[in-house]
Amino acid sequence: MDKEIQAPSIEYCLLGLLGERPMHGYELHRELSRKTGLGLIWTVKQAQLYAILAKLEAEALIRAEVRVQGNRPARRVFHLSAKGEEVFDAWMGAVAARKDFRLDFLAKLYFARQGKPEAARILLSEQRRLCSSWLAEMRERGASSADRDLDALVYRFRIGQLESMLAWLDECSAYIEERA
Amino acid sequence: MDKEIQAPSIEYCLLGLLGERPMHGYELHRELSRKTGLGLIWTVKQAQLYAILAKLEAEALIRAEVRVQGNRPARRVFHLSAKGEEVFDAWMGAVAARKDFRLDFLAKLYFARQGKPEAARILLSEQRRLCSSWLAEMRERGASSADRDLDALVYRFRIGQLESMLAWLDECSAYIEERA
DNA sequence: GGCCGCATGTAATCTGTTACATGATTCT
DNA sequence: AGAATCATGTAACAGATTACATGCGGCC
Repeated sequence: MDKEIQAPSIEYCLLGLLGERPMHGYELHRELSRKTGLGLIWTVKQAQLYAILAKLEAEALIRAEVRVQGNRPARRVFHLSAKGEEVFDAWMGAVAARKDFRLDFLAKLYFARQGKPEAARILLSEQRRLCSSWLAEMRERGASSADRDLDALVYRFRIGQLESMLAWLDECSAYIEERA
Repeated sequence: MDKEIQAPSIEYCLLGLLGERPMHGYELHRELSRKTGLGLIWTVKQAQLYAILAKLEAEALIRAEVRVQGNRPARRVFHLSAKGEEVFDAWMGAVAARKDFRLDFLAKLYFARQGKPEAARILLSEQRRLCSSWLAEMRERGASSADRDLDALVYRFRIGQLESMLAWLDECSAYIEERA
């Protein structure tokens, strides 16, 4: 059976990067180690990266083309396969789950911004609705906890984070409209 | 060599709970599964809990007292040892690191609130200073990234979260002063 | 001479998750 | 009759981290 990728978005980020242009492992690692762009969002340890690449290759989402070069070790340049592109597109189309939403959404925004603004717009509005519903839920739960309790304080922490998230999503909208 | 506990605060939470009163594994798990108090902050899977308890026992931070009861399986009631109390106090006195600060700080606040307000006050003011310095750093980095860039947007996300965190810390101060 | 960059990985270890085993009792 | 609660864990697997191996070329 074909064990598909689950929660973590790092796999999808790699697919997305390879969708831009084929790269070899070392290059991908360098890309994600920079303190700008995707590297600001995600980082991968070298050992983990090679493990993930092997997995993606086994799942036929990427395929390697060995490019020998004189004295240095040969490069394994990875290309996104048709199946890989499908999987990536499916991920892009789905809203980020609550759990590590931040990374997931940020990564999606990174890729959406380069594509057509329409995709980014849909992504944003759906994410916004989701955040609002989380906020409503937290408010409800917070209200039902005693006012002087620590519980209430915990909920207010989360509420604050969600509120600032929503404000930020509006900034994102402004950003994509501006450059549309 | 004596491999001490590292980053994760769940171990310390267990020590803290056992500092309140001795409990057996099942009881601890139930305590952390409730949707109030510490359970709102931390959750542990059963299997993990027993593994951690075994580790803490091996490190002599807690010790088990077997209490046989008629037909049911015997309970292993854990007590905090003097060494365990020391370790817990050291954790309480240290400021939460950037990584999973949220859980760490929330947990500390939970325990501090039951002790003398002085401890809570110190904890809060130090945490506040730390947050401020993170914020300053993010603002600086955000400013140096191009204005229309996605990088700037990423920084603004973090800045927003930190601002709301600081506002929340003030709420916490009000809370502990009110009940002091 | 020694360290850094290039480029690939493997091996050992640690942490966490899922699922199961046991076996009596009480709830539906 | 079947499920949930009590109470302990074990075993198998998945994921990530750390450290190391290889080997050449260029920089200080």
